[in-house]
Amino acid sequence: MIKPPTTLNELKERTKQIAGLTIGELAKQRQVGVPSDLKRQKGWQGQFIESCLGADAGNLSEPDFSLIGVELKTLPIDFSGRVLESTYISVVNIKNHQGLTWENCATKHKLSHVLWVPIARIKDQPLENSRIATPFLWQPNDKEARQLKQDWEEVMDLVALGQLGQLNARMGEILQVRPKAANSRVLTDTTDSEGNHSQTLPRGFYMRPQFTQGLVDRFLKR
DNA sequence: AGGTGATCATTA
DNA sequence: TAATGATCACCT
Repeated sequence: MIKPPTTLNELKERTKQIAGLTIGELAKQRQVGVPSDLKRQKGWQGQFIESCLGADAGNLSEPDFSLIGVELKTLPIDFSGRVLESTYISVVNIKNHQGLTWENCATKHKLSHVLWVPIARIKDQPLENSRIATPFLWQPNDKEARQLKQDWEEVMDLVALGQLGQLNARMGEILQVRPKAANSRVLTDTTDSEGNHSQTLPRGFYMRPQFTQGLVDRFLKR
């Protein structure tokens, strides 16, 4: 295991060590095997990069690098720099949302400082040929911070009212809400608009690809 | 059961 | 083909 970085500079130095490498090259350095694709191990790549950089938050709802409050997100792109997927951020607290505010929620904490690690891949090519692009740190500017707050509050207002049926993926400029579960039969407890106990599909906050595309364009300057 | 890491696969 | 809805693996 790699020790968690204690300073931002330490983290930056580590990202320089992996920038430009293919997944295969980095895996060889670390002496780990690479799955042929991500069909059955969708999170492998993200967890591999976490282990290489010393992320230590495990599955806690807090930033990956706990000592410096930085969240790590790998970002799948193609070799022309186009973002290929949305980015999962956090669970939507469908229960235990009382007292939850934008200021004290995990979603805001995670997004307050993010290390984006873009990884370029070619569809149907072996995963080991994917190449780590230049990682970059991002913090929301004022406009982005306002929009994130608004997106989050719009969703959580519906949750607080028990209007789960109103939730859909079209809401939100930056963040959207989509299912987050092992499958569509998974249910979590909730309270409906009339105060009755009910169950619903667990949801997560995801960052729209259009937004992360903007970040890539800004920081990688195509 | 419900978090973490996400991508897959079908729909519109 | 972009976007939505569904799904996979691992961890505590």
